[in-house]
Amino acid sequence: MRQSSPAPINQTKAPQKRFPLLLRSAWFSLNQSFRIRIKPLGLTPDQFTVLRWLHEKKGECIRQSDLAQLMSSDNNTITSIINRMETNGWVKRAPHIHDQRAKQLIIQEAGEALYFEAQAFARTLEDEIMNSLSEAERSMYLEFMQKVTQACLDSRDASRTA
Amino acid sequence: MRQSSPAPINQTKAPQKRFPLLLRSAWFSLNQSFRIRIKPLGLTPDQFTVLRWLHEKKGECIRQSDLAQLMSSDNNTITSIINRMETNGWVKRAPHIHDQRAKQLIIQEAGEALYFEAQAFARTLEDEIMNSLSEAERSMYLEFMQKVTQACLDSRDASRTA
DNA sequence: GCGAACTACTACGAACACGTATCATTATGT
DNA sequence: ACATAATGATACGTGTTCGTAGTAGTTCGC
Repeated sequence: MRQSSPAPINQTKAPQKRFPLLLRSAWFSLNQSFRIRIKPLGLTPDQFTVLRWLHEKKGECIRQSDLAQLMSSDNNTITSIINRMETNGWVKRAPHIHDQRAKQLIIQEAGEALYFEAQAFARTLEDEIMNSLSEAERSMYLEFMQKVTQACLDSRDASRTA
Repeated sequence: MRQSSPAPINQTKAPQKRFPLLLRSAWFSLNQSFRIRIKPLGLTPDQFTVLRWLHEKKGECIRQSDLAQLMSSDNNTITSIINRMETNGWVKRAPHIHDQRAKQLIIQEAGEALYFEAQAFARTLEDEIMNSLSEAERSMYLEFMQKVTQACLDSRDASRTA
């Protein structure tokens, strides 16, 4: 990265290298890429994420609020997504075993079949992206990313309770 | 599809360390944190991003489609956001100099004042997050993040034209 | 028990993301 | 010059995000 004109302030950090902008661009473009690829399946990226977690946690009596936690989302959003997915017959709401307020979410046959189809696209995409880094870089990057993500989560929780 | 008891596949990568999940969590929680903090200003994170770019590119005759490009967004979304911001008197639409189809966006006094207020929150937040890494780690992280982001953008563009 | 605080979910509304269609204008090929 | 394609913006509809408020069920202190 070469030096250029004297420009006092905006030069200290190149705009494109600032973390929030990079994070925004990375997330939006990754999400868009995935949406386009799985569109033929009639599935959205968020719905895929729901299926992913319900598949991974199958048999664990997952509440809607658990799913919200896992997806860094909130209960309102989950309610809305699950409404559509239940209509499509991909997931089912059932009473929670111990808590009468809660509803456990159960992935249905159709949902799981769809999940496996979409998972192939997800893996291909993830590999594509990760191949932009060498093996050593990737390992460091994921480690750093994990720390940064935790810092973001901590910041959010601090802002909520403040 | 095999029986899931010995868990042969999901063990190779801890779920939380996979890139798409980390990216999702990081983006959502950072965005939520920022939204909560600037809420007293009556501004949303996306509106802040609009103000940021219009401030940085002031005097450059920015079209709505240019802004969509800068924000990894699209023309529809920009139209909607600018409608609200124009109503608030933060930005103004004016005819483009060379292209009669296009409208250039101009940041207004009120918008710029608001931008400076929000920018303080943005900087504090960014520093908070980046402090989770050492100086050396941060430098590497941003470099890797830039590569990864570019790979995401490339993947999206490839998916669009495919 | 009883009631206050808390939790899980839902309803409703505003803001945002994005696909498709439409209109006006510009660029291109011949 | 003319027809065609491409582009900038918008309208409209669906899906997602999230705040606020409200209901039903739970937990805890008394």
